[in-house]
Amino acid sequence: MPDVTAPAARPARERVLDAYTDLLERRGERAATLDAVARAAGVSKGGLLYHFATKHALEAGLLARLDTLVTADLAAMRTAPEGPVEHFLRSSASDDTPFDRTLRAVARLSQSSDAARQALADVNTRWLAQIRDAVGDDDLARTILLISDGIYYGSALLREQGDPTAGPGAREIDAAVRVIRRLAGNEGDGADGSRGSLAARAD
Amino acid sequence: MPDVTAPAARPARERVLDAYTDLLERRGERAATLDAVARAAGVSKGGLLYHFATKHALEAGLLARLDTLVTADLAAMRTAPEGPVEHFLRSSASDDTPFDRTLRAVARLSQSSDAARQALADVNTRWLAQIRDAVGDDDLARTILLISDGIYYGSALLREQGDPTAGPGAREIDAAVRVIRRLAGNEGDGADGSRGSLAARAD
DNA sequence: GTCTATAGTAAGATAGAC
DNA sequence: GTCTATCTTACTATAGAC
Repeated sequence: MPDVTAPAARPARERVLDAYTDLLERRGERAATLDAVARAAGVSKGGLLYHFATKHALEAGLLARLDTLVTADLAAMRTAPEGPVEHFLRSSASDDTPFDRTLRAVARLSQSSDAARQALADVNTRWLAQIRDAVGDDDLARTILLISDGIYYGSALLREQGDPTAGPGAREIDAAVRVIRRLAGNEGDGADGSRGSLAARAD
Repeated sequence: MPDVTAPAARPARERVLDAYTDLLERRGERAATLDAVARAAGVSKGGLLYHFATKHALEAGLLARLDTLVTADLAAMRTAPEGPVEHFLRSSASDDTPFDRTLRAVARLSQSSDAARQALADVNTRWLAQIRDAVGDDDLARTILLISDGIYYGSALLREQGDPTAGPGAREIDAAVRVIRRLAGNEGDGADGSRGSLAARAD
């Protein structure tokens, strides 16, 4: 059975994916060479290539990990105490969960990989469905997703290597949350959209 | 005087920047090698290196071009007939102006270049200032910028090589414009950032 | 399961002809 | 201003020892 008590014994295969994620996120696709990944993971190039025979296999390994993590994230969103929408927006700029780190890594990969692009599109589809369920309004759900993308890509792309203050931060997110609350409050007039009761976290 | 009648005679230096932009946008940073850029621009590697002595100089050339184009874009925004905000959002996903193409190229570069990241941050700062002027509300201005980033990075990063229908499209943008109009309709009272009727509906 | 050594290729950059 | 070599380094991947 797996040893849950010794996190230091993290298997080499996992350490390789961790290192690949970290390099992609912090230094970009070009820097994430087999050599650099192996060094960062504390294995040799040959050792890395035992677990992932080609660079393409390494990428596929990362996408598989993303798929696992997104499923867990959707479940967390559904049960968040602050409501799914605010949870979703605030977690868009979080930088220390494995899920967010993996997502940023895959976003960087997506610039030259169709498979990575497709994986991101799938994540977005799953998010949209769940937010639409939460707010009961398609326009608003799509807009919330765009805001999240703005926060997310901003924090993914504008972030300086060591400086977490660059890119969108608490200030932007607070602004967006306030704006969406205004909308939630503005919904009762049955304007032109097609929803009914918009309960983002409402009552 | 410059020859305005012969666009075919576009100087090699410009063709190199065009080709670099195109490769970055369509195939990513890793594909934009000196060799590939030279080939796409119709010059030899030596020819390219006459105009840009190093790869870093090529990148700097692209950032300088972006700076010129953003200034022109801000001016166009100010005088847009549909108003600056809607103009801004709709142009976030446009894909055929030199400005948008350059911006997407620089976004891809920003994954491994501090200078490119800084250039994008500067563009955002200039946009924010102008939108804040237009809507007179800091929260709303920042939110609009995030929506735009969502549209923009989505169209930049999720777009398939040859398929312009992937990523955010007219549907998302229309949704966002409708949502912002709801807000605008709700704006008539008290015009600073901290008052009552728009506030937090939540508790 | 992990290592060292190395083959083969492609990258950024230089030198010098035209 | 643009070209054709060519140098050097770094990348992906393979082979075979331990």
